[in-house]
Formats: sequence, C-alpha cells, structure tokens
Amino acid sequence: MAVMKFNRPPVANPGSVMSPCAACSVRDLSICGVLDETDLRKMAAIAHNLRFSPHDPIIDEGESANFLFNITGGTVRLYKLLPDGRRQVTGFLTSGDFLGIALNENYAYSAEAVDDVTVCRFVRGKLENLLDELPHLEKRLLGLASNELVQAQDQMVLLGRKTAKEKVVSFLLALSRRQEEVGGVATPVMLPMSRADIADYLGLTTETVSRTFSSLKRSQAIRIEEGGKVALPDFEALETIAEGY
Amino acid sequence: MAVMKFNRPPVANPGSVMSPCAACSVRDLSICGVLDETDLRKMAAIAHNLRFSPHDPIIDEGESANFLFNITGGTVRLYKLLPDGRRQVTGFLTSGDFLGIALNENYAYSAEAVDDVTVCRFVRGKLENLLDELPHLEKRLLGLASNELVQAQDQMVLLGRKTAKEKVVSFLLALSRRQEEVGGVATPVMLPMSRADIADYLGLTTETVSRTFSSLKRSQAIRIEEGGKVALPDFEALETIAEGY
DNA sequence: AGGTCACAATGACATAGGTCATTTTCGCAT
DNA sequence: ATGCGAAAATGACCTATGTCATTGTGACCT
Repeated sequence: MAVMKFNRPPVANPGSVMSPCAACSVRDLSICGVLDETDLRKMAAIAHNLRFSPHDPIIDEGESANFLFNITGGTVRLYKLLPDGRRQVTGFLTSGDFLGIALNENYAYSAEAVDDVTVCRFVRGKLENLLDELPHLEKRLLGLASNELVQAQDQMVLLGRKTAKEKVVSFLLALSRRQEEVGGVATPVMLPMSRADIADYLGLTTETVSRTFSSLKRSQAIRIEEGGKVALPDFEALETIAEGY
Repeated sequence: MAVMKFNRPPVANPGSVMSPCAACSVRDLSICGVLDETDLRKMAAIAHNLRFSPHDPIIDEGESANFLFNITGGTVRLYKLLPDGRRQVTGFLTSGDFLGIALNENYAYSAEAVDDVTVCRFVRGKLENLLDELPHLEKRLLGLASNELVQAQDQMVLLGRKTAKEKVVSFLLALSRRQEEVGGVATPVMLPMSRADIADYLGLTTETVSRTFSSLKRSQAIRIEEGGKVALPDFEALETIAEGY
C-alpha cells in the first residue's frame, strides 16, 4: 500500500502546516487530483496530517461531523453496530479514498484503522468554504459520491442475494481491482483485515469465511502465499463464481 | 401518494414545455426546492413530464445514462439482477426522490414503475450544463447523494446483520417515516409493492415475508387494514424490534 | 530454539430461513 | 352476487450457514 511522503515533516503548529500536497503520492487518486498548484496551496492550508495505529478509532458514529479525511496510506474500516453488538462493516477505505462524504451533521458510521494509517484531515467548515471557491472540487465530490453509491448498490446485491462462496470471491476480486487502481498488481491480493472484519463486511461469520477460504483453496480457485497474501490464478473463473452463473 | 398538478397541460413539442414547476406539489421535497422563479423557469425548459403504468420499465441497467428523473408521483423500484435471475431491489423511490444521482455513463441499476408513476425527465447533458449555472442545485445534489449514502449504509446493516423480523419491522418503519416526510400520516402505511418486491428488497423470500407479517399480526405488533394498509399501533415497540435490542 | 498469544481453521451439531406444494384470499370482471 | 386469476398465506421438509467447542498456526518476544 502506497504511503504518503512529505517533502518536509509536518509542522507542530496546526494552523501553519506547510504545503505537502505537491509531493503527495495519492494526489491523483484522491479528490485533490483535480486541483492545480494554486488550489492545492489552499487545500494544504486547511489540511492536517495525522497517523493512526491499528485499531485506533478515527471517527465515531453519532459524533458531530467536524472533520473530513483523505486517506493517504493504510486501510480503514467503516462500520455500524447494532445495540447488541452485531457489527456491519460497510466498507474498507485505502489510499486516495475520501472519508466523510456521507455525513449529515453527525457521522453515520464509525471508522477505525485496520493497519498503520495516514490521513489528511480537514476541518469541515473550512473545506465547505473552499468548495464555494473551487467548483472543480465540488464536481469531484459529486463524482465520488456517485461512485460510492454504485458500490453500495453492488454491496446490497452481495449481502442480499449472494451465497457465501460468491461473497468471498466477489470480495477478493474487488480487492484485486482496487489494488490495481492504486497502481499495484492484480494478483497476490493483500488482506490487511482479519477474518472477523471480512465476515462482518460480507454478512457472514468468521467460521464461514474460514471454511470458504479453505474450500476455495481445495478447489484451487485461490492459493495462499506467504504473509497471508491470496493469489488469484484465474480471474475469468473467479468472475464467473462471483457473479453467480 | 401526492400526484403532480399542472397549471396547464404538458405541451406536445418536447422542446418547449411550459413552466409547470411553479405549481409542482413535490417541488419542496425535490431538488427543485432550492430554486427561485428564474431558476425554475430554466429547469422547466429542460424538463419533460412522463407517466408510467405498473411494471413499465423506466431505465435499464447498463443502458447509456441519457436521462435523469424527478419522481413526482407513485412508487418506483430500483433493482439489480444476477445472471441466474436472483434480484436485489436496492430501493423504492417516491414523490420528490431523484433518480440518477448514482450514474457513471451507464445506469447502474434498472428502474420500474410499481404503480402509476409520474416523473419529470431531464436530458442529462442539459441538466449538467445547468448545474454549472446554478451552484445551489449542485450543492443540493451533493446533499441528496449524501443522504442516499447514509440510507445505503443502513440498508447494508439490515441486509447483513438483521433477522427477518427486524428486517420487516425496519422496512415498515422506514415507509412510515417516508410517508410523514412527504406530508402524509405516520400510521396506516401503504404498501404499493408486492411481497416479492419486499422480499427482494430485504434479502428474504416471499414466504418468509408472509410468515413474518403473520407472526407480527399474531403478536399484535401490526394490524392489517382494508386495502392492505398496515397500521403500526406502537412505534416505540417497533423501533425496539427494528434496532435489534 | 522455545513459549506465548491472538487469530485462523476445523469439527459436531443446531436453526433461521429457504424450497416446494397446497390452500386461501382478494381484486376485478362479468 | 359469482367466478377467475394472481397474489398471499400456510404447511412440511430441507439445507446453508450459524453456534459452540477444540485444535492448529504463525508472528513476535526473550
């Protein structure tokens, strides 16, 4: 996973962080991809770089939505809880993803760092002001929201109508595609998240996820490599499984 | 369900529809709520009123996304199909809802009329041009997208983690809230859609939906009225069920 | 190298919800 | 009012996935 490189270290005074965006490795993936030098400077002026360790909370459902984030490195899980503790992971965010489009005064879900995460944090009001100045940015956000909505639809199909096997394979393929998008390889897929995270994302239990991985291994649809990476030897075959033919 | 009233009938020539928006009964619910007289006139110039009968297709998944719609009356179901015919209904739209935020060149899902539906149709490119002129409208769209995203998250929790009973009760409460929003009553809830539609929306089978309704009736959590309307006698109690306490 | 600890895998068994078949109800046309 | 056809409800049975308990494994520390 790409990690942000600063041309100089973050400054102590939060108000005067230097413009690190020019060197941001995920800029083109993120909302900032549409901005020119001048605009970037304005973004940088309201941005703040932060780092989170595995399992650190980033936002809490219900909290007043004061900040928005650009993920610059690592993996973040978004989730919602039912009162009795049942958890639904609604998504995983990685480099270039924007956290906080879907907000209405309060955060609609919680977010935690899965592994080591770096983010670019914005004060909500300041970003909103900037939006009025930068129509490009607003269009970009609308585009992102649109993409997220499409993804959400797909996830509904998965949760409502796919079998365990179809769910797991769909998940692996989605990770593979995302890895490629971010400039990586398509095939050994990295799984920074636990079986429990995957289960809660797919509407399954850890046991079923485990068993499904095992069964896919047995049928040679996947191969487990060192470090828990998953090799996908035949995309065609996997697509066929994932789409439920 | 509120039905649009025109101050004059739609004109034959599609290019020169008269401005019916001023009298549109769902204006304040819809994206048009933020527009003043002048802006409304511009919207009206690119809008076209259409009517659909039950089961008519409105858009088809995969088709080039040439039109956007404002629902002015009736109920629309959005859905996606798996190749073997399994269907996931991803949402129901009613008066004031906007159809087509989530689109990327092609429609991501299909839409059909559940009952008699009236819509206000826009040519995509024209609406996009208008967006550049009317920043209000763009903000409004972003807000709508944000709301839809929040709803999508809730639906993921429902699909992934709720029991059949919780799903059905959540659905009834959501319908009730929506009915209120649109200016109706909270309690006898109208169900224009079939059990099959509900099942495909909740990730269940028609049989399970039926049985769950029966069981809720037996426990007096709901009451069926004439015309298939569902009375909700105790919101508190139902909320408790829906949220899975 | 060995020990520890958390996570993953596996096994035996239980069950919510699915499947298939049948009956009932209800809206609508005559 | 009566009959018809589609939708809904119900029943008997089944199975994919969940539950609970146990074992295996691999990363990290000393």
